[in-house]
Amino acid sequence: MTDPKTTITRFAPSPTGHLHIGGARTALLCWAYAKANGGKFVLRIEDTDQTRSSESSMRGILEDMAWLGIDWDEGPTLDGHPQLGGDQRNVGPFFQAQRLDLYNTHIRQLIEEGKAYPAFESPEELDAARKEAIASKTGYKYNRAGLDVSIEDRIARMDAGEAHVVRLKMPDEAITVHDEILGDVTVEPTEFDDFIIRKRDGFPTYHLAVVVDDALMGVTHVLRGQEHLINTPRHIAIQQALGFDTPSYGHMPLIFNPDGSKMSKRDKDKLAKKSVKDQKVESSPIDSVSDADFGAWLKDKTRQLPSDQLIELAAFLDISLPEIDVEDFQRAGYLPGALNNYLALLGWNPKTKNEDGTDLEHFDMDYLASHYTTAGMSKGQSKFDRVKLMSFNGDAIAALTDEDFAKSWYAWASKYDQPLAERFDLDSMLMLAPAVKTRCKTLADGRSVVGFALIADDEIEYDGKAVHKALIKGDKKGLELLIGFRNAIESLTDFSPAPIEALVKEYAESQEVGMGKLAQPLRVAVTGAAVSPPLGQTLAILGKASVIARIDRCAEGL
RNA sequence: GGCCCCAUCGUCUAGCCAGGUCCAGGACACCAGGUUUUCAUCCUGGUAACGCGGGUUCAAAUCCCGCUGGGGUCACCA
Repeated sequence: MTDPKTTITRFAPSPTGHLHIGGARTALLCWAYAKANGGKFVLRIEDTDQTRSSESSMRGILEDMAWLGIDWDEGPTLDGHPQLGGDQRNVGPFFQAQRLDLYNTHIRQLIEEGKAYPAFESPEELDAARKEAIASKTGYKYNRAGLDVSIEDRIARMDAGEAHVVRLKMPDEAITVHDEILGDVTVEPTEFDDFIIRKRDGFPTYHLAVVVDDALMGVTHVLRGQEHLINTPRHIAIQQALGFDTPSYGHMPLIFNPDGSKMSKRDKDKLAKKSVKDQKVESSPIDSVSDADFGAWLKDKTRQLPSDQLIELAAFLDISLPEIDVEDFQRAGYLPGALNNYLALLGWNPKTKNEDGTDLEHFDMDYLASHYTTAGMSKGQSKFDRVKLMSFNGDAIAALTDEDFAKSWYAWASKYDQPLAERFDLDSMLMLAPAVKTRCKTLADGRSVVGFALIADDEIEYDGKAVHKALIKGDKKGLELLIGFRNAIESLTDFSPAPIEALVKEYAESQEVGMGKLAQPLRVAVTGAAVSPPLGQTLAILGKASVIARIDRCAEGL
């Protein structure tokens, strides 16, 4: 008989910052696992660390997940996304800080059954013991020495209000984790110690909270990063002590930078600090600071500013930092579909062939939600290859319809590039779409493709080499064609890409020259450079008046 | 350092569990050619890997052992 129990997975971030890209992959795969098995995906906020948790981080994480399209069936609700969150089975609340009674009930039960006990060593005492262990190059373990003090005494002291922690009495048998990805992993009892399940401040530790919540929320499958593998025997010990079922576990390989370093926020902070401090700027971009003082000003800021403001300063100075958080990728112009696709493929292979026999690599959320299985997970760590991600993103952009591209581009610009959104409205972007789509890997790249239109007509800087090649070389034949075309274009009434292209072609034929002979002088005259999108879009986006003004200005200078 | 996990092109990976069809397939990147009014796209072709050493076997990328290398963990963080 098959177990009719619904598959329940969960993602349980702690709200101590933005959603990290590694966390996003965990969330994505948990989501996919639940969907592929017709189950539910639960979002829970692990805010038991009172000093580091914040409301704004929590919101940020929820918004990042919503942007990625990872929707949760149960969990906190997010304004403006009525379909997200809720508590269909009445298993909430979904904030650990609101579940203290639940944890305490279970902790009390463990103590009364003799499976856990209050302990009274001070943090200083334990630190000293830990330092000693490190000095002697052995692993630190809590010494259960005082356990002969009767449990009744301990409970009495605890109930009298003495400061204490609660520790779980670990079993003296080996514990085996049956991991869906790694296989069986057995840890010997000699590796265990009586770890803390409730802190001095009355909050449970992660270990206790996660076990109680997963059990009470009916979580059947836990997918998480491999850094948790070593915690799992502890969790199993708590489950056994409490009489809970052990869910199925799968520990996913970790993701690293190409150089093998950790992909951590800390590294971004460090790099921001260093880059800002070492930034060489000829002239100060800040009015109140003189050019000469700018270097010292930066050094000073590096010392004073917290990391998030340093990152803002780096952005202001045009220093590019590696994308680490989901929000960084959004800002950099990635599409959620491409990011999800790449993320899912990092460490997972769908083991499906395309029609031509090559491996399937491009798939969407629907595919993931119906095909994901831990069987395709690799065991080894992998490196995050931004170049390949960018290629995926370029493919995803190219695959968008013109309408969808324009919408995405406009939405992105409205959020991250105001000047661009002011220069081009949605219709302009729609017109540019066919030209821009194949020329950018990210939405942010779009700016450079149409950069020529962002400059005033009389501020175009001409590339000398391009001008010479297209307009001057060969008895100024190029210039002559350009001027002739300028006159032809004045009478064009519909100044949109197709008629413009047609006119260019027609005029070139009438002058008995190849397209290139006319196109390059024209391109250089209106953009200043030998490279631009096709002439139809290039001229149309400028508008007739601007095109003529640019041609005239260019011709005058020759 | 103890314990635990891992190891195929530069990178992500297929193949490994059920050894031969693998002088190892795909993707990104790179190189060369083609299409194209420039650029980009697109198309064709190419370079490039089983970490090392032992076994087992008629036969090993595939099974076993050791070494080396990478990673995780050793908190009153999660």
